Amino acid sequence: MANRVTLNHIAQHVGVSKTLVSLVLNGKAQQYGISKQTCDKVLAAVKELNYRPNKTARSLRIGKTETVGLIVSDIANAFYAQMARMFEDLASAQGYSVIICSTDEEVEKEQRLITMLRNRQVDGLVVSTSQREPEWLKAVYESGTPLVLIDRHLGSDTLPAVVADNRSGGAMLAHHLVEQGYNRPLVLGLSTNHISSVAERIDGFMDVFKEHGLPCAVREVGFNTVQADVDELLVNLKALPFKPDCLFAVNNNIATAVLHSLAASNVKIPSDMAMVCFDDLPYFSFISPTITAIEQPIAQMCSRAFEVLSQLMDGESYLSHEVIRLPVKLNVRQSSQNKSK
Amino acid sequence: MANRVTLNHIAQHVGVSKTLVSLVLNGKAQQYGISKQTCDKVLAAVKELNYRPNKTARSLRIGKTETVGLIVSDIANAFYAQMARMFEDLASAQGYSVIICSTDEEVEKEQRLITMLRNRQVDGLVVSTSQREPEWLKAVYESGTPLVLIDRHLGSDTLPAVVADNRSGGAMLAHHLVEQGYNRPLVLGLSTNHISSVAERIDGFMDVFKEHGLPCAVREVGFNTVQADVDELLVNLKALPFKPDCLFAVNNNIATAVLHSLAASNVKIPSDMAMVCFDDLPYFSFISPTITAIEQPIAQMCSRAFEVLSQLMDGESYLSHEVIRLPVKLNVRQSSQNKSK
DNA sequence: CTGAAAGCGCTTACAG
DNA sequence: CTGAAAGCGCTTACAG
Repeated sequence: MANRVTLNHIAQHVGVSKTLVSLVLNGKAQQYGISKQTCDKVLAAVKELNYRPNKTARSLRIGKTETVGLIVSDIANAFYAQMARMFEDLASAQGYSVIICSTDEEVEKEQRLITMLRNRQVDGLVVSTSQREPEWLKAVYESGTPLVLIDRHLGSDTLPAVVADNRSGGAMLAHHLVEQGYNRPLVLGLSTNHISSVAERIDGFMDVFKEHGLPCAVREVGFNTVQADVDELLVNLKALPFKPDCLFAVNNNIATAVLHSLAASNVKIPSDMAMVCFDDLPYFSFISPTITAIEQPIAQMCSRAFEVLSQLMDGESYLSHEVIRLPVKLNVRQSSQNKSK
Repeated sequence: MANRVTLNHIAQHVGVSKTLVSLVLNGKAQQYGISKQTCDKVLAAVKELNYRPNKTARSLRIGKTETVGLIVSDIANAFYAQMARMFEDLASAQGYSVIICSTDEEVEKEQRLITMLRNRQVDGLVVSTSQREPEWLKAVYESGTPLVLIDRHLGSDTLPAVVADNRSGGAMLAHHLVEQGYNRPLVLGLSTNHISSVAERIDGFMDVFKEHGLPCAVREVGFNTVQADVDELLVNLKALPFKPDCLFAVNNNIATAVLHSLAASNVKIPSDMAMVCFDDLPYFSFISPTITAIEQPIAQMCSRAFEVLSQLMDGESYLSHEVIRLPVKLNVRQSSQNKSK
């Protein structure tokens, strides 16, 4: 209904075969030595009849849809929204469209979405997985679907993966806090703490405090109940036996919830409680106090991931299954100022 | 390569025709009175051979791709990221995937993307258009492609459109400022000020000040140079003949840039300069000062838009071409506190 | 209850 | 230089 004009119509209109029309439209006129004149007639008809090629038919024939899938936990999250934008630009520059899907950290949903995208014959998949084990995705990969993990990996020697150096980021924050004189951190992690990114941030962070012989507490907040869980944790802070002097929010959602919660209960940052987090947001740099944060190399993560995906889609086998880790950046700001001051 | 098992394989494996297999797989077994036994054998083979239907082939045959396109200026913008997420949920509940495209407010890019999506045979299109004139999109609509505008309209009696009541929002902010004793507002709009949403926000805002006989200045910032333009405007604020006592940022990007800029130049809100904006962001409610903002009904906009799109996709003609305007909410906060205080 | 056949709109050997 | 034919993997009248 939306597209009534087909190759056949334009072939008949010009009085040639659809082979010819197809050749011309795909820029193979030169190669097949089709006369300039014929080309022009075809092109004129295309314009006149307002012909638009049916990509579904083309896809079926050539076995490629020029579509890639991007799977994240939530496209509304600032980190993934940025990632989506950068990924879109990279993909569209190569003629690919991208279908974005949100999993809400649900493994079943993720698997359902991946299966759906494969049925749609996407040429490749970039996924920020919520799965713990590599098996399911490995089966997908080994059955021939180009696949690269982003943001989160499932161990070396399993699947191609491009992530931020989360462990180092966690460690950088911890070193900084120790330097500033803080010694009783509370880590606010996610209930989905098996996720490599979160786990590594926390590990890197805690290891540093351990090295210094300092205690370190960890609490978890639920993916769908971030604000409520953070509120509850922070309200009861003073009642805790362990009295933290600084907070580490493991991602931007938790950081925002923490700021919200501390503001509501009138806790002063950093004098009452210091705070640092993973993921940098624009507003961190100008609110009072400004917030110390780790900035992730989103652009590089996207380009490396797309690079690997392209290789895979070109049929090249990807041998090195070492996880690609990209360096992060520590932005020191007021929220973690020297404790004595 | 990714999908070697076809209907034919499983038909042969079971020893039936592919018609039968197709019927079973599409839940038409009952309808065609196919025996339970046959069904089971088919289903068993599907499982055993790990068959996944090729949706591209299906789409070509049935003339529907079960895909919709969502076109916005920038998916990384918090407003559109939220919209995308809500839209994804609505669409996927009905079996649709969504392809998201960013236009950067470029009309040519928008048109290119829409043509591309139509060639991909998307079943429908939701677009936050950057175009000034309805003609081009109207041609798309009238050629039979289900299309609904969102966030921005192109006039009544042109195309189905679902927008926020931007004019009222602008007026609400202005009334509030006037009540609080402010009388020399500076509006920070976009260079793409023909966009209905921005234009209406500004009109609604200015009309109120006009009614009160108060002056009102407007400056424009470029879509791709928001921070730089805002910085320049605000740095020279004191040099201006017109000395504003309050700022109206017409969207969330500009608001964030304004806050950044004011913080950098140590301007106190609201004592030195009050500020209000369109679009509410989570951090507005807890930074100091909290920021007065208009909250858009994103969820309702998405559901109304998807509702209309569904009607269109079902082939029902959509008669009323009145723009659907949804009410916005004013969240009064500290950034626009009574001037005398 | 089940199957043979046509056809969706393309692309691509193959033949001349 | 150009065309007839096959086929991508489905769905759907049509026939029995």
